[in-house]
Amino acid sequence: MCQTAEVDRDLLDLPVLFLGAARALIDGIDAGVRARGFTEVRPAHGFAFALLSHGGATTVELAHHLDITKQAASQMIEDLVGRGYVERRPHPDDARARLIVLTDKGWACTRAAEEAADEILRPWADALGTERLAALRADLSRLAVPGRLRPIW
Amino acid sequence: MCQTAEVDRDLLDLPVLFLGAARALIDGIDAGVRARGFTEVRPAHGFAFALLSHGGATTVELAHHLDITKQAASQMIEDLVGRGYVERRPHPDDARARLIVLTDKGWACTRAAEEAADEILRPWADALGTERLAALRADLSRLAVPGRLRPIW
DNA sequence: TCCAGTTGGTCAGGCTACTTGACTACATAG
DNA sequence: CTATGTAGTCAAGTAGCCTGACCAACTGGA
Repeated sequence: MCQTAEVDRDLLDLPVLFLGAARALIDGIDAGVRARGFTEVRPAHGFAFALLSHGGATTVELAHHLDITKQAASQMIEDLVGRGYVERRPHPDDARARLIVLTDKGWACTRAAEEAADEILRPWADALGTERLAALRADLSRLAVPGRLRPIW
Repeated sequence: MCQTAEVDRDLLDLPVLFLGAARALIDGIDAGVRARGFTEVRPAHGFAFALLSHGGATTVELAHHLDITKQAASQMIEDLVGRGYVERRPHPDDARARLIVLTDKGWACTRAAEEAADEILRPWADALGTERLAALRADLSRLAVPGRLRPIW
């Protein structure tokens, strides 16, 4: 069976469309989070919170999740500790490691982000119809996209 | 008529999926471009080339396209001129402005990026089916995403 | 035709989120 | 007990962006 000889020319703007969609969502959520009073957090912090909301994580786990060095992750954590969004606890299994967990403020910020995401996505659902948006999500998740998050360039 | 009360919980990972898809495409294209011998260019340059490939542009037009300041655009152009990807020409209509155009090397790099994009998208087309991928593209383009490109954060 | 305000571009300096490299403390395998 | 590996921090450097100041050229109105 012969594979597709060439990808349809129209598809070449997919990178732009994906980047635009990602930016629209992330910027919108960021704006919503700021509007809810959390003016010190960047979008990257949101992706960090998403990891930490599942029982906490270590510095290196966060670094891996965000695809940055452990030093950079350590700096981000230091910053977030200073602003009261997370705290360092001794790790139950490893005296070298520390378990980074969300504080109440961190949880509040995470909930604000979810509300904001909901707000941004509603017009998308209205524009496309819920079933098409769900289909889009299903297709995306089938593309086996790597789970690591990182700024684009 | 009552709008959707709440967005489906599953949809909340759309930001991650979009960002992942954008990253997968952009990283893949970047790797393909490097593999073809253009090791000095960043993904942002690709988006610059995409604009310049339509008859050239001025510094401020490029700045607007990339959503950066004109100073940053000027620095990028200076860098690309030094590496031989673009050149500055006097602007036909405005003595203040300069028309930035691709050199032969710039065009070669642009073609390499298109080949790389094709290469990356083919497995996607195979995984989803061409009609489904085309539908996905159509949906995305209906979302009226802003045309300005920029790093994510 | 002149002048005021606008616009295209550069120069200079600064900021910030990252990087690499070196190091300590603790863990784990032999 | 020792050798190697891993979690985290400290220190210094860097790349790509920013703001502010400036000059030259365009534009519109009196």
